[in-house]
Amino acid sequence: MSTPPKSASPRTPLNRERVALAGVRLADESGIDAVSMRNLAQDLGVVPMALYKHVSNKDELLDEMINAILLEIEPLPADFEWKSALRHRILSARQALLRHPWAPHVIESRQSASPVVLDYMDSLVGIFIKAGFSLDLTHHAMHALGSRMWGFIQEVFPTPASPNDPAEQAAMFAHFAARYPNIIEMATAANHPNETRTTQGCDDQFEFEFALDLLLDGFERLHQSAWSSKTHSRTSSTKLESAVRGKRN
Amino acid sequence: MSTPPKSASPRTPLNRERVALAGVRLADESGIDAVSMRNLAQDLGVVPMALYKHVSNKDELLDEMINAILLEIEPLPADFEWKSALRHRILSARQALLRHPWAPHVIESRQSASPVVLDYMDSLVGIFIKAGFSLDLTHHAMHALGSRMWGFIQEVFPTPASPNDPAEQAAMFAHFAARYPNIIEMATAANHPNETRTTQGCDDQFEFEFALDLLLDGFERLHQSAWSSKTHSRTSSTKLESAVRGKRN
DNA sequence: CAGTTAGGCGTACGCTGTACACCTTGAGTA
DNA sequence: TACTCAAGGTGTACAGCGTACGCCTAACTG
Repeated sequence: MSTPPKSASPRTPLNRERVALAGVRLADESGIDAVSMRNLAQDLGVVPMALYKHVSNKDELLDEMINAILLEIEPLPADFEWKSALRHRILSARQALLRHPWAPHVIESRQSASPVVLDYMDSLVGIFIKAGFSLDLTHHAMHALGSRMWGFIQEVFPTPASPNDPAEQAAMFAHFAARYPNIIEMATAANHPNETRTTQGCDDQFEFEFALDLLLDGFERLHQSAWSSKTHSRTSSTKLESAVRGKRN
Repeated sequence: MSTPPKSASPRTPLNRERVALAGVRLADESGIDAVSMRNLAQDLGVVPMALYKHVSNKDELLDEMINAILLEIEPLPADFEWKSALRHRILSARQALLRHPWAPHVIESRQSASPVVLDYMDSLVGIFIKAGFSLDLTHHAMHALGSRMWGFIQEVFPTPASPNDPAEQAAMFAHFAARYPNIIEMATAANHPNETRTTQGCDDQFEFEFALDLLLDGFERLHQSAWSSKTHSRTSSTKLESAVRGKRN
């Protein structure tokens, strides 16, 4: 009994990973705004400054939180054809991020890639290269994917809050129809009629896969036509069109 | 001399617009982090709380700042063919946002669309509809554009800072080549050799137009084949492929 | 002239990240 | 066994943030 733990919970010391996981849990439960050094420390039963022994600042905490959730992405399937492999991997990333709605915004605010991030990107690049894509096309394809490689698209189609009062709502709808006729026409067709919302009623998963497939099909077409940015002027506004038309005609 | 201004600058009173424009200028000059109510007030020669007589909180200030710069987007050309019109308008939006590097991040953090935002989106929707696109396809196309309709793509290809010391740099390069062989292969091909940066040396404008044209061409193809999400299962993983193959075969 | 109001001022509160100094504890070693 | 050292938790303090609330003053209006 010289140096055994005295209390029932001998306070297993913190470490980087436990801090990060606690951050993820806190963000999942209470939103990313609740993730302050003070709140997180309290959750861990520790004083705020104790966290700084494990992460050097809050940015590093957020980096580690992102790392933690990216590890949830399924490993690369070995034998798929390139398009299926990309699809599978990206949709798996999407599933991981959907479990943590705060993640997209945090990912976009990071300013340098962590090793885990680079691992993932390297695997995507590898899929293209293994399929015989030119390094040139691979490079542009990765850029074209952009944040979609993480399985999310920025929802830049937000909805103005609609009032509760039916009369007000009708007035608002009328005003909308007058000022934004095209949006209203599109929205009322896409959802059931008399619905002013534009995002509600959309199948986010479908929209994501729609755009992803559009891009993947485009990559495939360019790959098959041996497209290269070097053989097409960078100033021509029809560089892609000519490549594609050349294939079709 | 009953009520003429006494001093040379009789302090023209603030208003919403002047506050917003000052915010834009401050963000342009000193970065978005410098835009605090206190800093902005000082710039305007006024006490912080004075701003709250013109915007009800900081979020509203940011909304107005976004509105201000969106008004810089060129008006819609009248007689263009749809693809040119979209291209022109989106690239014009891009030019406007490039003048304000802080804008993309702020736009994405907004949670409801302002009238100016809706005006712009309505004009894009109008271009599709006028070209005979189905409301269904128009809807999906708008989602597929996502933040690209504003002329920016989230740069999710950040670069770990490279050390100054050449020896360290070489070691880092070696480590990279071992862990991220595909990225290194792609990067060294895309830029001039011995360059570890991946973003540097990229032509951002080219990357943007590449992806934009890829999407526009995809829209065109689907439109010409009279594609509709209603005629294709939402669960099929090959819904787009079949549509496109149907056209080609 | 009286009253109202728009707009700028001052103070104060609770929150944030984090620098810095201190203290405790347990392991390693002479 | 005694000494040292480092890892890790503590406490205090500071500057900066958004903003609630009350006050004051000048201009317009009935």
